[in-house]
Amino acid sequence: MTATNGARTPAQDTAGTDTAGGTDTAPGAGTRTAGRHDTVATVVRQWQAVHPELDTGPMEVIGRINRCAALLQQAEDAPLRRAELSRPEFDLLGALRRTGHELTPGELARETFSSGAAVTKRVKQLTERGLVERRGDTRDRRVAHLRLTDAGRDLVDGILPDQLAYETAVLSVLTPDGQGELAGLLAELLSRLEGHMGALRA
Amino acid sequence: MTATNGARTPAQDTAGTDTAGGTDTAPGAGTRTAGRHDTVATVVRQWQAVHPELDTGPMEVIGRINRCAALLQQAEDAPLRRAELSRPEFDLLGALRRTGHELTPGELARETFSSGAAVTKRVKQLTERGLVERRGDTRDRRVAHLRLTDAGRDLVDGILPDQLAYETAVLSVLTPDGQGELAGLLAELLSRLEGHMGALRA
DNA sequence: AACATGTGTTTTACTCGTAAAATTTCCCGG
DNA sequence: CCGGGAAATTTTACGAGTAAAACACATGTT
Repeated sequence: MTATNGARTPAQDTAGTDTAGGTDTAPGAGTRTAGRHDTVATVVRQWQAVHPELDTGPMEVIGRINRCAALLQQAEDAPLRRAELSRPEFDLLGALRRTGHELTPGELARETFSSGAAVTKRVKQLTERGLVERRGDTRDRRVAHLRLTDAGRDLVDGILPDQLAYETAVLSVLTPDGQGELAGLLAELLSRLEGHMGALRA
Repeated sequence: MTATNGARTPAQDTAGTDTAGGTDTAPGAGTRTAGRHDTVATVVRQWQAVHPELDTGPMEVIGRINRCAALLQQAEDAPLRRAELSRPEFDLLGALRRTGHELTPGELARETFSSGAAVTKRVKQLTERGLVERRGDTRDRRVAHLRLTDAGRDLVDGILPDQLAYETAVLSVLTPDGQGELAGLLAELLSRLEGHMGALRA
């Protein structure tokens, strides 16, 4: 995190030339690798200069995750924009496609990690665009069942390969081994976070 | 768009989390680690069932980065909320604190990876709260120089240790070695992304 | 000096997400 | 059968970010 700097949205960076000098050996833990500098390393160095007593180790991980996410999202959005879809919209359609069956708004919210209200709005728009259809439950009239229309399915199926190709291209800056290691470490972090997350409330 | 790494069949590269076959984990002989599954593994499995011909490798990395970022942000926000600060606000204050000198709105926008308009709004609010001060440039009357007030500096310095402690706790689900490896891989990815990013425009 | 052009910042109009309240419907005990 | 909850979803009010236009000022040119 960090408030350090962060990683927010639009990064049309010019990546100024940033002079960075030193090695980015991490505190706390063995760092491996690569001589290159990223913006997070610079930020961490700045913080260390101001507060040398603090362990900035977590920033090296969390700051980078956030920054990567921001940069990647921007990249990922490119293929979607061609279809006039936002990422959250595509996530919604994707959830319907990949599960293969109808979903209720509530399930859709859980599946896409968004609020129910957000789902309501998105479904409304996607329905108007003819990509999603709704059907009321016969037993319980509170719930609705949502499914893709043929057009919706075709749209998802058309976009997905582009999306994956784009992601593949972006990730090709890492070796396949590197990608595998990274995926593995993130899986471990994620699975534990998803498990223990409720426990932390500071 | 070269699929340089395209030949990655989802076999064993993520250390056991992505077994496409059974619904249950088959951790057993993993080289490292935890057989747990994360939500991303489930999603990838669903996609593979629907589109077996696609290489879902990139999802394992990018999906997890995004999901981790989302979870971590939620966690990270906890210490900030106590100070009634949003993450982007803290990023702005942090940028002023860590650079040590005044910044113009434009520099601040670049530093925090946000739009100029967003910076304008945040500065306005933070100024009203007495955390930031502005001063006009004497030479060029278009530009403003922004700096932290004493209260602003104290606030940042008060929050930062909590923030780092919180992050440390969250990351403690990984071993120090794991954290180091992860930081290294992300640094490599990030540095290359930040370098080559401009080149990709699909 | 006057103008065209460019740069730094703010404003405007609009979209999207959220939290909290409202709505509709179900279910259960009495 | 009736009322009190609880559950699923939608509505409302609002905050925050964005893109594009508007401003304000500076600078180079002729």
